[in-house]
Amino acid sequence: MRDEDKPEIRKLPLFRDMSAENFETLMQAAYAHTFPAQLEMIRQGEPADFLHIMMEGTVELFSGWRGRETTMAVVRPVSTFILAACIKDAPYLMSARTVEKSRIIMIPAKDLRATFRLDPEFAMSTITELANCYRSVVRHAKGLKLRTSRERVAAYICRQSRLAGNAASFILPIEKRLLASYLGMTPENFSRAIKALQSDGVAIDGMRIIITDPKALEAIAGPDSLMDGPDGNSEFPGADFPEVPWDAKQREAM
Amino acid sequence: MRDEDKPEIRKLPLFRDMSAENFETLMQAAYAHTFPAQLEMIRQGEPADFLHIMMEGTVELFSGWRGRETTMAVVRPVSTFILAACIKDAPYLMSARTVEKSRIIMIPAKDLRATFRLDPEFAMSTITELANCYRSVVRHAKGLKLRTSRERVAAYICRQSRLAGNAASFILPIEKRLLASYLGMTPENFSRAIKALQSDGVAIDGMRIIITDPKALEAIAGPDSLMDGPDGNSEFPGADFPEVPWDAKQREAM
DNA sequence: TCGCACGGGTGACAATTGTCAATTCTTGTG
DNA sequence: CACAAGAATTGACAATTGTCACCCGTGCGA
Repeated sequence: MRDEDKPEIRKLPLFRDMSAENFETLMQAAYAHTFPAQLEMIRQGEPADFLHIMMEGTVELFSGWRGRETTMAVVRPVSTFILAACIKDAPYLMSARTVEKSRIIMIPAKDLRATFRLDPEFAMSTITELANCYRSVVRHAKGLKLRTSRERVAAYICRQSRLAGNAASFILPIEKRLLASYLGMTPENFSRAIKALQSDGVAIDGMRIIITDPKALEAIAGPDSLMDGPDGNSEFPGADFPEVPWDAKQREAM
Repeated sequence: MRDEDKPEIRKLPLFRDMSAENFETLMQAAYAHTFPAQLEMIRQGEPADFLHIMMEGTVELFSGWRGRETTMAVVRPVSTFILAACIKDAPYLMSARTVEKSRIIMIPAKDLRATFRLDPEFAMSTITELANCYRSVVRHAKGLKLRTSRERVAAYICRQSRLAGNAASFILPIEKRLLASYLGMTPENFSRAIKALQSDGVAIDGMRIIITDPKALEAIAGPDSLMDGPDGNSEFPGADFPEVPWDAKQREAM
């Protein structure tokens, strides 16, 4: 792996507080790999051998069952994924494929497990990270069970707008079909849901969303900190189920 | 709290490996409380001050939004819940109410947080516990997104049967309306789903489920270790017979 | 003992969501 | 630049799921 990656990784909440020595050891054991687009790099059910760190690109976490498939999360740099499976030394519950060419750093799970046994600070960070992940999925599940598809779309738009600094307009960070799947609906239904929201303060132009009437939108979305975050003291939504983050690409697009 | 509770608690994976001394200290800080049935003991959004340990009774974890409500889990003894919220010192994401009269032991969250800072074994147990919780909710979310309501009911019946030692017959551990809500459907829909399964190897008599044709049932349920567990190396005592909790892990944390 | 509240079941109907097919739009590539 | 492949949209239709109204039966308390 590149030396210039280390400071980036070190900034992650998971690695921020551990000793410099242990961090170095972990980094020694790690190696980087660049995957082309559309490659299924992790297959659900296989043993979890590596903690993955996204450095560049985009990865989709998804699950399949009987020919059906659903997007569980989309991961953007810089963040980690599949921490829980590594800890448990258990099979992956989700598959992962690159959406675009991606550079990923992989830390052997056994080194990971050895490290939080000997570095209490790292153990603490891991606890916090897992608690964040857990709460993140609980939020997702709440959304699926308590909101209709139209409300989920509205709430997603509210969240993204907030992440963009309460912007009245932003660019969807990923393909609509992925977003639809993540939100638990078909692409067709997603398309119709957005169209239906045009009478409630949302306009859409290609990948750009424009909020024309925030009040009306919120009346539909009913944004709720217990479902939409943010979580009090976390400035990071957690590794395994991130909201698609605001990134540089979007800033340029404004 | 009663002295005879301690050995029970000590058997939990979360408390099994910590030092006797630290365990005692935690227990000193704890106190027990008995709640009557139908009492909302935790309200979502409030600060998480206590880790709860179920000693006797039944508690429902649920979430509400805009007048709608959904059951997220049902907790049976002996187990803990709302670990994640305590760790993060963040608001509860779920509410809790007693289904029946329940005796619950409460450990102040600050004592908890102090303890895994000074007991590495406890920190390790917490990590494992959180990873289990996380994977449990991910499974739940996968079920909601990948299976139809009928399939969820069928899969639930398969799981319970397995937990009961592959019994051909078992008693539903909780009211059907709670089960329906947990599985993400209305009571009416649940009732119809079970009825529809009668042509696929399931008979029902009041609260008793009888599997008349396991093959046919599995053809519908498509049981999958990545959604229905068990998790590879878990030796959790969730397999004890008649009063099987309906979801062995899931309950932890919030 | 009588109600009566409540869980549970059922039918009719409505709303939501998914499926299929056709078309347009976008994007990447030769 | 043109073309091909795949994403997005749309309409018609089907399946699933929810809602409402009503019924039955049980269990608990006045």
